[in-house]
Amino acid sequence: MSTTGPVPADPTLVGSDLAAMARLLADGTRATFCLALLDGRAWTPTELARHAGVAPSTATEHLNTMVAGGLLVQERQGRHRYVRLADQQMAELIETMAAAAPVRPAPAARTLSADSRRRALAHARTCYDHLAGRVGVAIADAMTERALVEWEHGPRLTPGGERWLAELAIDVPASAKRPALRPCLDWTERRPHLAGAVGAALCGHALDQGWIRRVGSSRAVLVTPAGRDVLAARLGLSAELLTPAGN
Amino acid sequence: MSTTGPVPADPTLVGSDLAAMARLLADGTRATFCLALLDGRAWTPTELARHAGVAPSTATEHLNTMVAGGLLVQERQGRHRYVRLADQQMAELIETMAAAAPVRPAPAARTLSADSRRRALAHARTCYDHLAGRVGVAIADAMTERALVEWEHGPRLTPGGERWLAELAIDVPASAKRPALRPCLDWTERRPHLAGAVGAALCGHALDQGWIRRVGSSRAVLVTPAGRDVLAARLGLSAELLTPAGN
DNA sequence: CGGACACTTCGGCGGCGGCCGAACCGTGGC
DNA sequence: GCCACGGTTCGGCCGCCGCCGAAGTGTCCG
Repeated sequence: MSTTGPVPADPTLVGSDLAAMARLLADGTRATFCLALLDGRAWTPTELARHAGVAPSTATEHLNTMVAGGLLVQERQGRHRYVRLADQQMAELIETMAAAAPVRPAPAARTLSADSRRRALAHARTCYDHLAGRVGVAIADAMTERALVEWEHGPRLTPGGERWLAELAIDVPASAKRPALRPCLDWTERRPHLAGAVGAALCGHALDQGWIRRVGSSRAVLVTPAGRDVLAARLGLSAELLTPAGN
Repeated sequence: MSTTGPVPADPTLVGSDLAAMARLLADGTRATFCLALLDGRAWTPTELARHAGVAPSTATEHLNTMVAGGLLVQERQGRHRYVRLADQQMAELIETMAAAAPVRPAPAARTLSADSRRRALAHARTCYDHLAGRVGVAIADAMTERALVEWEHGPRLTPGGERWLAELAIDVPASAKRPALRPCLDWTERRPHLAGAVGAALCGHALDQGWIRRVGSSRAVLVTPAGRDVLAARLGLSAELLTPAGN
């Protein structure tokens, strides 16, 4: 069996290695980049600089550090550079860190537009490749309540859940590498929503079918009338919950 | 249902919050403390200072920071102070970070005793409250091979696994909060071992029954002759694998 | 009540690293 | 070929923070 194979190099992780990784997130500007990148899309240095309120040169330096540290990967196209999170593992790292961060009272948005953006994100957004926010958590809750998913003995889809997905024509690619179902702690709701292959398939299908739509270039999404119908019919979610003004 | 309850405070996590948490791990000395504390036991400032090679006053300052940040909790007894990781979530955070840290070639232990300590830890150790190291990974492998645990559709114990535990008189307390079975990436083997309630029960039982024994005050453990018999009979692990000199 | 001991507080030092603006480099458009 | 623009490099400034040793506090023990 595999454990009797060649003895591994036996690398001993030391504090400084761990610290070097943590340092990549231990700066306000870099952390702001990470939270923005959690939507799984690629951003340019200029976008990130503006988003975080720093000079482009500063953003460049941070991005170099983060790429060198393995947190991000980059792709160059002409005079543009695109960066995104290196992989799912790094996204999970950031999520885990965010979940562990103490809740502090919201810093009372200073401008009207910042406030509306904040509300839009809290309502519904993508988190890497799945759904988050009030809507994401409500979907997870409803699916749990209807026994479509099961958490107690390891997160998994129930037979009913598989039928449910099939009825909606949602295809979940099986992968040995990626877990089918994974709870992901929502950092606005502080409760889990659906991640893993199922969460990704659900979100992708919803975008394809026009059940949800991205708002501008942010990771906020809106539930369309068509989406409201589907979610009401299939999960019993109220129209009120699915409307951003609804709080 | 619960999501229609009172609207949460809607705290928006900002970069600086995330950074503040990450900063707790972003220092070589603090990270060294964390790795030591991963065994789940309580340490004193003096022990940690010596372990990390810094002055006691320095350790005190770090520990104050870490406690204030919610990473550690402390308990005072007379003139002693004991610190340990605040909870399972913080332990997972550290493990996730350690797993994401790039593998660097082992820094070639400088002293003989450091080398033997390193070897002992790589062989078998506790990781928070479960087993890690070559032995921990081998147990996870063997249990997977014998279909006692199942990972593909969400980690869980199979019916055969439940019988197996019952035969060994290992009782796994059911908890809604803690997952029964969780893979925990081993940072010397870079492969998963068993965590969660099952991993903890197994490790606790093994210590109770004298199948394994702590080595001195470190988190390294030794498999006793009794333990070797049990692991050979129940999982088919070779005596060679269970002996520390064996590499 | 004196001394040993665990721990803490404080002042001061030194280095690291985040920030910016200015100059520079390549690409693509006109 | 020129210009606009995204991105990068570099030098220099400043603040933060990790470190120590010395002095102080509290606890336990004889």
